Amino acid sequence: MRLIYMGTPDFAVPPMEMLAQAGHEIIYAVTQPDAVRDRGKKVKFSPVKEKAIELGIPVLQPSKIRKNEEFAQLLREAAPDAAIVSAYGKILPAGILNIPKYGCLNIHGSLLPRFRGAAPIQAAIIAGDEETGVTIMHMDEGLDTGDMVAKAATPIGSKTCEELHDELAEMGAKLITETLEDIEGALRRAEKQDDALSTYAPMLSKADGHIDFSLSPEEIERRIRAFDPWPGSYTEMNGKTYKLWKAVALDQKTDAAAGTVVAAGKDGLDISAGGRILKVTQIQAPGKKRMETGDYLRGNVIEIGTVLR
RNA sequence: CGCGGGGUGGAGCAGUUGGUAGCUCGUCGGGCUCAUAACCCGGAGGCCGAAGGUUCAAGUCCUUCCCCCGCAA
Repeated sequence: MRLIYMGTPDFAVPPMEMLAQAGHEIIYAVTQPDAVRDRGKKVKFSPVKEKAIELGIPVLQPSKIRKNEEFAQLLREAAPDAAIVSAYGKILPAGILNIPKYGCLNIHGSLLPRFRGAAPIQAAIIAGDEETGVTIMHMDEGLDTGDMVAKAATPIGSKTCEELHDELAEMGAKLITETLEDIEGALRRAEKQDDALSTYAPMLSKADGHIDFSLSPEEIERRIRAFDPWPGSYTEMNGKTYKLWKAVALDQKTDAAAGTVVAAGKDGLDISAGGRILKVTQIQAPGKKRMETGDYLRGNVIEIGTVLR
């Protein structure tokens, strides 16, 4: 089929690659404009752009798509059968959605209608759900409200966001490729979302990573996993910011104030949280790499009674 | 050229005003012990990120480069 592919981050790379491999003709890869980012303030291409260049696919990077006649015209001239959208970063207006023959299909990282929005993978982990997955939907003008065309699920277990992300990206690639094998049948079987069951997963910010030790150890542990690798769960200790990357919730109760270090040993750092203990096993000091708490304590001292905030 | 921290035995850290490297842990051997992540004794293991330079002498000063990381985006 003749496809337009719209996506930006790593999550959107595997599907584009698999579709290209499956023999589809990707007329354009549409992605967000290059941005200044990273250390050194370098101009970085989006992962989708990098891959598109590698695959020899022409790249479009409109800064806005609403009321952008030039962009719309290019799409019309491409005469696509469908547009595949995955974490593109902008909501598409009706004028664009209607251009492809079969409309636009979106790959979303959750089991819709649960977790519509920008951070579905993280939200599923934080919520403590047993499983999550990917959903292919036939896009409409709303935010992740289109009819559902296909779904695949996977258990969350103790996976981090990064692990789930990579897994779901692959699942999404497979699912969209399969869907396109019989797109007419898939669209015929499309199922409406039950709005009553919908939840929203807002975009994360750096501040979301700040650890609130009044939460239960279990909740904090889930957030640590959800925010790995970004934005990272951090806390302030003795005036410096530390990131916590691995922890386990213990049943053991404590009277110590929330955030107090009650024990520091080779097996971890025990911190009071929500009346019980959160044992931190992997930590990162500023300017340092992630390391096991035991390793960190070999060359650094954390005194019992230190309070994290 | 956005700001900043760092690269030292397997791991984490020290290393003073430059004078041939130290701590904690691990590891190996031995001892003590009912026993132990305990304790005691002993040993192995380091081209101090790379390349130049200054110097009688550099981990420690200067230059260039490589790599890792935090902030900010």
